[in-house]
Amino acid sequence: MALRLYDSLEARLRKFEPLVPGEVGMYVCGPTVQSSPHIGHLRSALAYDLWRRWLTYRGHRVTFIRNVTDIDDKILAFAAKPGDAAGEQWWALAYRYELEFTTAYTRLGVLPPTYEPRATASIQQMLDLIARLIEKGHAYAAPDGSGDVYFDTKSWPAYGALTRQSLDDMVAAADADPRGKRDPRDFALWKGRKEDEPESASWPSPWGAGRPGWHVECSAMSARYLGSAFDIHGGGLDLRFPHHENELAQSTAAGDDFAKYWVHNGLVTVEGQKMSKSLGNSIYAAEFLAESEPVVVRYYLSSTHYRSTLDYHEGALREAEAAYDRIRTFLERSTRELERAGVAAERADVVPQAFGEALDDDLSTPEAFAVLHETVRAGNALLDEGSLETAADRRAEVLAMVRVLGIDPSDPQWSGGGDTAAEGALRVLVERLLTERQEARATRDFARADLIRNELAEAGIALEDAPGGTHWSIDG
RNA sequence: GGUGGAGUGGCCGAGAGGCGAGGCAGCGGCCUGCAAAGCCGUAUACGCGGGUUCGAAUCCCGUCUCCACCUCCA
Repeated sequence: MALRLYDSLEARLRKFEPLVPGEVGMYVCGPTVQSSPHIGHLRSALAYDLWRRWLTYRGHRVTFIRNVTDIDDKILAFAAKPGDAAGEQWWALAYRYELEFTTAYTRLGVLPPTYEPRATASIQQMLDLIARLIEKGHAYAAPDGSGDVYFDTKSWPAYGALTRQSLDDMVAAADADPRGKRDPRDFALWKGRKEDEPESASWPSPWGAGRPGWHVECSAMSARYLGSAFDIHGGGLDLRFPHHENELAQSTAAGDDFAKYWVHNGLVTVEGQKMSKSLGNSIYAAEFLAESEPVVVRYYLSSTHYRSTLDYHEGALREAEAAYDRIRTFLERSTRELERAGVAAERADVVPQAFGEALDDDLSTPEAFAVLHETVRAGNALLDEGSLETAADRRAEVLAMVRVLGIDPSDPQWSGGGDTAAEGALRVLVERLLTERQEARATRDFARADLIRNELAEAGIALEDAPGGTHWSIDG
């Protein structure tokens, strides 16, 4: 079955066919580094990480670009003003938050992009794009001497194509400052420097010193790294308008083919309420990742389809942990039992067909997880009945799936870099107690056996008696 | 006003004309000295009202409710 994805521009599922067979260029709108990352950022980054991993698994060579917007109104607003020597410089502030994003992404197991361009490093490409637009009559410098340059939306009949809106139906923002615009819906490509903005936040241009508008950044950077035509453009649903609409208008008006497919991920709500910077109800990445193991967070964020709204509610992570533990427990158990029986556990690294079909169908992770859990159940049943060879097949499938999804419990990514000396000492002590308990059980002294089990439980060590011996685990 | 989306069992969450996805929680059973883990079984679920059809959660008409976007947003 062919891989299909939902294209927001055409508003339908489309068969995925890369411009160049075997090669995929993917551009994702990264964060504006003006505040700390929250769950929404994690969810978005994870959605494209999964797309990228799946496209790669299906044999494509993916060039994955995710930008960092490191200059914008709010970054300047939150940073030191000229003359404020003690304040934090805008570039320091932007970089500080960029590091927070990188940390959060890394902890979640989001693979680093092929390249992560910062907006401020592509100013020349933006100026070139703006010049082309002026030349073609789709942009103009404001006549008010502000140094602003605007995109002329009325000059581009296709404006509104991405969100299927007609210019006339758009409600002009009540607080919109018309400045030097011909039409309130025109948007800034270049913003002339204002008195209270630091000089370090402006670049020379034919229209005066200033800085780029937000939308032009992505048009310039995607073309710079992926070419004027590339395969997939992704970003949060909230970016569809105006950001992506404007990107599309700019790039196509300048003569670029731009993205072949547009992909948008759903947003995260908290207890049914929209989460946003302005409402201040955000759950930040750092606290969220501290609430549970990062791999469980990843499982949780992956388990809803990427285009659906993900409503976070109290207890959701606990449920995710219980579900994920089924998978983790099966992998540990099967590894242990196959090893003990001397059955070779290694098998080809191939996912079940149904799993592949699920992900081929617009990255249907919910269905993929269903296949994963069904395979776990089948594997457990086979272990129960002693069919170890077929159980080993199921185990290999589970491993393959879990690897594609980036939630392999045995991946060093998730192990907290434990203290091996302490672990060794603990093992000696626990095993001594287990031997003692085994002796008690052999003489049917169950009171003593249970006492040992309870004491270990109090220390956070759980026991499982299996035919081949007793297995212990920490916090199990 | 315009554009798009959603209402599914106690909870989460898929599916999109006919075999009740999957997970969490619950209940019953098997296994176990007892547990744990695991397995098996267990639900007359599709906002409401009509209609089409042999058959509708799925299609059509109407209706209610909720959400998002319409120049800060992942």
